[in-house]
Amino acid sequence: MTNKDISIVSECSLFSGLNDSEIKDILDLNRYNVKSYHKDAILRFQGDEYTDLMIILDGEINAEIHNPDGKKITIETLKKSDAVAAGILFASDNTLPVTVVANTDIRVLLIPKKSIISLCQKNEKFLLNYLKDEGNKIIFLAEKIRLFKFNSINQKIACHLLSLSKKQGTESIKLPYSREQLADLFGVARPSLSRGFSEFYDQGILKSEGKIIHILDINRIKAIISGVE
Amino acid sequence: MTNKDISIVSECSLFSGLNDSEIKDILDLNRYNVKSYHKDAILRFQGDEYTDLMIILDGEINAEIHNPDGKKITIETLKKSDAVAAGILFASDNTLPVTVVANTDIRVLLIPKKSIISLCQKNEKFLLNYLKDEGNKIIFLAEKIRLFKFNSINQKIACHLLSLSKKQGTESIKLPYSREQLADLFGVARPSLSRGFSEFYDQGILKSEGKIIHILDINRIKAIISGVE
DNA sequence: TGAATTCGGTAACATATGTTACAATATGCA
DNA sequence: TGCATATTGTAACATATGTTACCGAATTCA
Repeated sequence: MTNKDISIVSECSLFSGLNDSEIKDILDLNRYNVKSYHKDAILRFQGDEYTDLMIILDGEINAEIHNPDGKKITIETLKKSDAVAAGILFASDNTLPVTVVANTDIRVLLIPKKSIISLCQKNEKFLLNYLKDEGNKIIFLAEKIRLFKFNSINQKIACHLLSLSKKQGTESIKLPYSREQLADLFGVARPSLSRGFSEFYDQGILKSEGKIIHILDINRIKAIISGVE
Repeated sequence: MTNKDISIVSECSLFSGLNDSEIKDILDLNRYNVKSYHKDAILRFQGDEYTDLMIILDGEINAEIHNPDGKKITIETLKKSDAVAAGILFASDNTLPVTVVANTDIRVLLIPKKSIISLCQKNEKFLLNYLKDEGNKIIFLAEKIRLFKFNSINQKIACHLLSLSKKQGTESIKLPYSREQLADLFGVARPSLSRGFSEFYDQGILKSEGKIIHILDINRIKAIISGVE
């Protein structure tokens, strides 16, 4: 395990509060594994048993729910230093509820469940981090359900753009996802998403310029989110 | 805390593996509170800070997601011995993602977060139970998302009846929920649910007889679930 | 640079579900 | 028991979203 990898792991929320040498000691004491996969590889299928905690060292992965006839929704995108499905490791039935797909070429660290359990027992910080991480995931999923059930496509677009605008600190936003990825993330059909954007263009709320989306009327964006129109 | 209450708590998954006297000791050492509410009382609003772990001593509660215009979906129904929103206690932002409503007159035990943390630190079994519980909740919510996005109303009905039929060990099922409750649980409109049932009656798949639903053709129920028709 | 491939917009149409309103039962209460 | 209330079924209609297919633009790659 290189120092660079150690420092990637130290950025993982599960290890927050632990310094690099503590992490090095922990990893040295426990068995671990590093694996690489190419873009589009399926790392784990929904239904697979999840036996080793996976932490992303490099690249990006998607957690997706697939249905038998090929439709999918992306539950979340995880990147360098993120832990994958940490909660599942301790569930009664540790079978993955999602399919894990490589978005790019990736490298992951695998730590066996046993090591994680002993780590929990030996290191209180790690343990509290773990509990926090699971709690956060629960809230994330509950929000996801709210979004899926209560928001129209246009509200999802508005919501997404507003949060990106805040994050990027500008009303001229660079969209980090393609339309297709965004449709999967929203759990809607791509043409339906396109229709939504077009309506916003027509109404003068948004303007598209290459890869950039300009918010022309942020108040109407906010109004749409709160369901006023 | 009466012995009866202790034995209710001992049925709670978080305390599994601990015997009654251990639980008594734990509770004696820590501060706790017992509160009663009437049917339909709102115990906590979505957005409220969640500071004390709530365990149901008697009665039944719903965890619901509400939207501004009065629509709601029931995420889950919890009953005697269940812990409420255990995961949220440790999340970064311990704000409830659901509204907690009393389905019946209820009595709940409240244990402050601090006590839970120290309990986690002192009692390894409790801790692993806690991790397991959170993991299970994550899987539960992921399944919920799958159900919401990928199953038609009729598939939801078929799914629900099949699982009840297994649980009750008969193909003449007593529905534990009213149609309205069921609609909330499925996150659909009540007339839409009724329409679904009617279609099944018309097709000779189900027969309704008072409070009982008879499954007349379980193979077609299974076929509907797997999307064959 | 040019060909191949992917991506995105659009339109016509299909469909599932929501909405509203009302009538028929069932249920609970006085 | 009978009245008031809640529950359920039903029908007509509205609407959001999905589906399919096609075309043009952008991107990639040789």
